[in-house]
Amino acid sequence: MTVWRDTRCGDLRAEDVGRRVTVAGWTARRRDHGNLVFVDLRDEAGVCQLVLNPERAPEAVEEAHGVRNEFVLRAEGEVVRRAPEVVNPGLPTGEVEVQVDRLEVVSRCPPLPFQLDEEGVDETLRIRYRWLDLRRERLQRNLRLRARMLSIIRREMNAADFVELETPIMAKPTPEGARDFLVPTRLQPGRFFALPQSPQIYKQLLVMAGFERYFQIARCFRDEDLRADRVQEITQLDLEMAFPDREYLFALMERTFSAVWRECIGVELDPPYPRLSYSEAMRRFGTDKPDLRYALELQDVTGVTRGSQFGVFAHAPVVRCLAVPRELTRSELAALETFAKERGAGGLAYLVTGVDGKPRSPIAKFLSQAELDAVAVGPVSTVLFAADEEHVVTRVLGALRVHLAETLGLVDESLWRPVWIVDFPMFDWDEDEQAWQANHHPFTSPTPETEALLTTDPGAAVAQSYDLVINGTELGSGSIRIHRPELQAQVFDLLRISPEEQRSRFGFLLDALGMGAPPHGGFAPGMDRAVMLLAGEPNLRDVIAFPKNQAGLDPMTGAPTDVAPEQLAELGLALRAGKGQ
RNA sequence: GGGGGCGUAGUUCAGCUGGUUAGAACGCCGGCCUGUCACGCCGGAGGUCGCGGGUUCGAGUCCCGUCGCUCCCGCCA
Repeated sequence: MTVWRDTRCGDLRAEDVGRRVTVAGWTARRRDHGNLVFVDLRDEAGVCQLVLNPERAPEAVEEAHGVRNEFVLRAEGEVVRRAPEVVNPGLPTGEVEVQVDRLEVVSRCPPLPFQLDEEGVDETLRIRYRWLDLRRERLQRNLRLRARMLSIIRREMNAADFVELETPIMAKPTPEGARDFLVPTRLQPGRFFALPQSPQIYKQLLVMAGFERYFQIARCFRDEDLRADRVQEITQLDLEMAFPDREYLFALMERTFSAVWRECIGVELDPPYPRLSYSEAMRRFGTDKPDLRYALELQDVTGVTRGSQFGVFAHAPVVRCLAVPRELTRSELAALETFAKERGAGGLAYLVTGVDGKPRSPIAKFLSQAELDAVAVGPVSTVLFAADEEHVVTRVLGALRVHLAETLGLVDESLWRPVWIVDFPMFDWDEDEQAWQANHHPFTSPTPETEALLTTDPGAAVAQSYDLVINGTELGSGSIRIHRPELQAQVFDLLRISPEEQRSRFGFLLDALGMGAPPHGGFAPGMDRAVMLLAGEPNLRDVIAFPKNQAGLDPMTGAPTDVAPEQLAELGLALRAGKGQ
């Protein structure tokens, strides 16, 4: 292979017996018996056992006594078959071992700051020594899975005649939406680029430019707070095409993700994926990213409770409930009420039915037989009620549904349930701003049937946008875009972007739309989340090579750091008076 | 911006209602060991109990403050 080795440790098999080999790798473990020494040597292919015998190679044994974990070694010797009683069936290379004649310590390593075979090590420490952490089998597997996924995606995109093009990392700030990362520049002191939150407008322009099918594995940046499943710097498959329709895009994505799931983890996702309208998803599951691996569904009882003796039910605009097949305890119910209140509920009414079949509830005496019948779900159950404005009821019960499924063990972890969410509203009403906001983004086209509603009833206009959801995780979203400048301007108007602002911020887009823009649309699935799902990792940072921590800092490099005043001055910037003020 | 949890040896943790010299496992160092594979056995070193203040005869333990990490809510067109 190279001057360093002719064989990889992890590739050794019974058919190599008798070969003379030179291997090189890291010391995964050393077992020193005083005379005999065993070394588990690890390389990218796996682990094999080196045997150092003083009768065969006294000098190599001397050298081996000084070897410690993570030393890099190079060993020359003979592949021999292990005696039947010392075969290690837990190792792919376990039938053989290398009888070493010559051992060379290539690199040394001090005692490690943490042990590589130990789980639960403090994450700051792991990230600070990321080059060690990444030697763990699990992280190696995750990142190799990531690489395989990206290569499958590139293959599928190329097969569908999509052209891979790059768009600027230094782009134009977009004041609405997520916060931008800003980049000052010496050539234009006091002015800023922004890192792109997505290549959205660039990709539309590329399609207008005649690259009818574009894609990119794109980095996107948002200066927002982090979570276990949210980081500031993400990778997405960004794609856009001319003359699209929804069915073509769905089929393309289904083909791509089915290939990814099949080739990465051997799972068939069976296209076509089912579809749910946004309103149905919200009504039945209380979320626009429903996890369909379990059956729990919300039930609307507003009609039944309209004339209820229970005042909260009678007066609430919407009453819905969620029935779980378990008799929850008093303390469980108290915890659920706290959970509901944290999400805006006034309280959490409930109805518990035990094995005796009799419903028990603090509010039972207020409920009529008709009301009880309406929510009857058979013996041994707990029905949880939320009564409030529709969006509160939806949010609370949607969150409860996920929470209960997890805590009650209702989730079948072996299932994969992709679903398209379609027919999103064009706009959401922002109470604080007293204005319409784009549900997806301002470049999304309304359906032809509802376009006229933009002038009469914007809230009822339906967008040609769609999300791909798998097991309750939003994997990506896309839409058919607006390709007529007057419609784009109309949407900007609705979003209260003045004509002057439209010119200054999006003038180039409106110009391009006016110069022969084809109908176009696209999609953008998140790659980090896809790997997270494939690898079964709850934490995004474990599928990213060099992640930052929850505070947005990199414990390894210390970034972001202070910079010298001269460097700032060159950019037309000044140091803040008091650090941290 | 808000809430929860955590912070004790290099690492992961234990430390009951405050009470002698703060423990365990792994790791590390030394010794013994020719078939181990989480090798074994014997011995040893290693601690600002995150930091600051307070209560107390006495604080890892109680109180106040602060810093850090993490999970969640808000936020993420």
